[in-house]
Amino acid sequence: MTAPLPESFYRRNTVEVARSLLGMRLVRMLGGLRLSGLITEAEAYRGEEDLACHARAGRTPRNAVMYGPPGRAYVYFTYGMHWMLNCVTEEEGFPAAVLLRAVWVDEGREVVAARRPKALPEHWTDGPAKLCQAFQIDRRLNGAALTGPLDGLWIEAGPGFPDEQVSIGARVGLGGTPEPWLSMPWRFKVKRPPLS
DNA sequence: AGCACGATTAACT
DNA sequence: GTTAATCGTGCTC
Repeated sequence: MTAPLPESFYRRNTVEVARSLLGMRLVRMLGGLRLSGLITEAEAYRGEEDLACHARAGRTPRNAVMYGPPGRAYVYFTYGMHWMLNCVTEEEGFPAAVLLRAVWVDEGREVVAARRPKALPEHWTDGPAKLCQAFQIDRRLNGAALTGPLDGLWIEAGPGFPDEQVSIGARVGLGGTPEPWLSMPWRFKVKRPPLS
């Protein structure tokens, strides 16, 4: 039996946490069933100076969770229809988080198949909004503690991925974000998803 | 009170 | 490659 990753895992430099999250296991309890997937893509968003980060304009009602203690879920709504899941990082008071962009579904594949009826398995959870749809993650989980089972969403230790299987690059979808933030190598992606 | 836009996705041409 | 979908948020008037 594997325990949720402790708060100390998240109370570190956000870029390190983003890299470390690859190969960890995202777990969601849904209707008594356990869904899980290995994290295969993550991006770091770090501080008010990072002009790509939601905290760039200071604290607001929307981004308040990022200023709170590490190990919480920051879930936000965008494009009028999509939810995104982040893990809050670093010391309380410093706004930072890691966006989970993709997982490879392991446990609960039947449930995910039903929640993503029009998608092929390789596209069930290969985007940040897709994984939220697959795991039923929305506003209700904003602020949830990922360090325990109470909120039905947590992250456990997993096999990880060696550096040879990880590509590092610029974050995506940042629109007109100025340099150097646009090109910061804060996106971590597994080159090849693990095969079943 | 009004408005432009977004850490995207799916369905087009 | 292009674009509609769809609405909360934060900024301007």
